[in-house]
Amino acid sequence: MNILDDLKWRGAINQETDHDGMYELVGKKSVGLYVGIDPTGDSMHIGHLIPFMILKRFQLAGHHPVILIGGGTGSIGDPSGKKSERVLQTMDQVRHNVKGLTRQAEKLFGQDGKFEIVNNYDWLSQLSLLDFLRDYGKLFNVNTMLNKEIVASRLEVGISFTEFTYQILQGVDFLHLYRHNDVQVQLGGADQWGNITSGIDLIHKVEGQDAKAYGMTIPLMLKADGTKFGKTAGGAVWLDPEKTSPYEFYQFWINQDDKDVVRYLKYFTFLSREEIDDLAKKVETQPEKREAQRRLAEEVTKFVHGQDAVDQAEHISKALFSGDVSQLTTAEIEQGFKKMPSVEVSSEPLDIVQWLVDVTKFEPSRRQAREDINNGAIRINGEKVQDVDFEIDPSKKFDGKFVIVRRGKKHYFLARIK
RNA sequence: GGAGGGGUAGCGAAGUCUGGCUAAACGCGGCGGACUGUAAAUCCGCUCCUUCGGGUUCGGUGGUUCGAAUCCACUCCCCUCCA
Repeated sequence: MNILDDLKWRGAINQETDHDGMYELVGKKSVGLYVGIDPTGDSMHIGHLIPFMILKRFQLAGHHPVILIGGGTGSIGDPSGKKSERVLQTMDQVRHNVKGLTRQAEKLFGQDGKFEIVNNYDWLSQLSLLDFLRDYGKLFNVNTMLNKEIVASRLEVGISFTEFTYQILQGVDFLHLYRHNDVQVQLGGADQWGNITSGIDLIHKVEGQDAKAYGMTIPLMLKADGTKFGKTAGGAVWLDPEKTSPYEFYQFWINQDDKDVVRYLKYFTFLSREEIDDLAKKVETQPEKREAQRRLAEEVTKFVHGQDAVDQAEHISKALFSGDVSQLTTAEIEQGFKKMPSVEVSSEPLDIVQWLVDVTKFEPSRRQAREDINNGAIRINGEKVQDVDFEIDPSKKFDGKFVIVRRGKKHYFLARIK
């Protein structure tokens, strides 16, 4: 099967510059493809995963991916999807971010064959202003540039010359990779269409109309309720385990809505069509089992963090949602409670109300603390406590290192013992 | 500068004329519980503090009164209109 057929089935294709041309090309030989990301942060989040999943599929199909990290363009700022001019980052910041992103990209693409990571700073920084204007500026028509949606939408509020020029730089990137890295296809998010076509136009002008260069964009990912994908109450879901622990990452996926989960399975996993159809059927017939969500969480967590992380996330999930936290290891507690409120307290045994209100501040007032205890809402280290005079002795569990408080079904608090 | 309207609990909003029955209706949000699929919807309870005696609240200060969110004076802030 041609990979484009598979991608179509997975709902991964938005626009293509030349469907038939690309179909033929990827069907008959191994092709170089690239996706660019700008180093606006030192870690990718799951939004970045969207084009990378596609790139990865090409890699698995025997093509070779090139990941372009925009150390050069990132110092300029892509106007796409932005309502106003960006604040420039310092070069130090850009370098720091490039390093972080490179490490992550290596992890995702490292195991399955040929791939490259390039930084456009390497060639863009060598370009003198006069070379730039003579070699490339001449080939870009300002009228065409103004008509690109990303620029047109900014004309009212204003756009600097710097950001206006961005599309030329991205075009130069594509040409550079076409010439030096054997790249013929650029992939990107739906907002990258204008930048991608800039590159193809440039290649055609420089290399001739017959030059085989193609572009493809990926649909904007939205949730079934129309809101943005990938945002949680705690902000973005990062690939960096320090920013979003593998447990939280796993939880993000397992919590997806029935209405979205099949779409995500197609998109974010490498499961076969048969397996996905089967899971889709289960969403219909046995939604309460949430097998699809479980599988999604497992697959994506495995892809990003590895099988060990999946096992740990599952173990932590089981403990936290059953309420039986007693067999968690210290490391698992650290991970599972990363985003939960925590405080450092002394090891002194104390009555529960005082401890919850005065020492840990987990409860705002004695009144509230008593109410919750009487309602049976409070668990200490997994055990329900309904006695208002209960004494908390931190030395009893977890080697005296932690006291885990749970209020209601899913509010956990962690007290670290000094 | 002139004329009006307003500031009440996390938010919105009643209560003010006709002072006490008002720790202050109601809605939202938040929290707990039931149900459930770590879902949605629904239902129930709680939602100023408390040593459970009581204490402190209605922009601020002072006053009238046995008693003030409610009446009076001054003051600060916000909004609308006119100049």
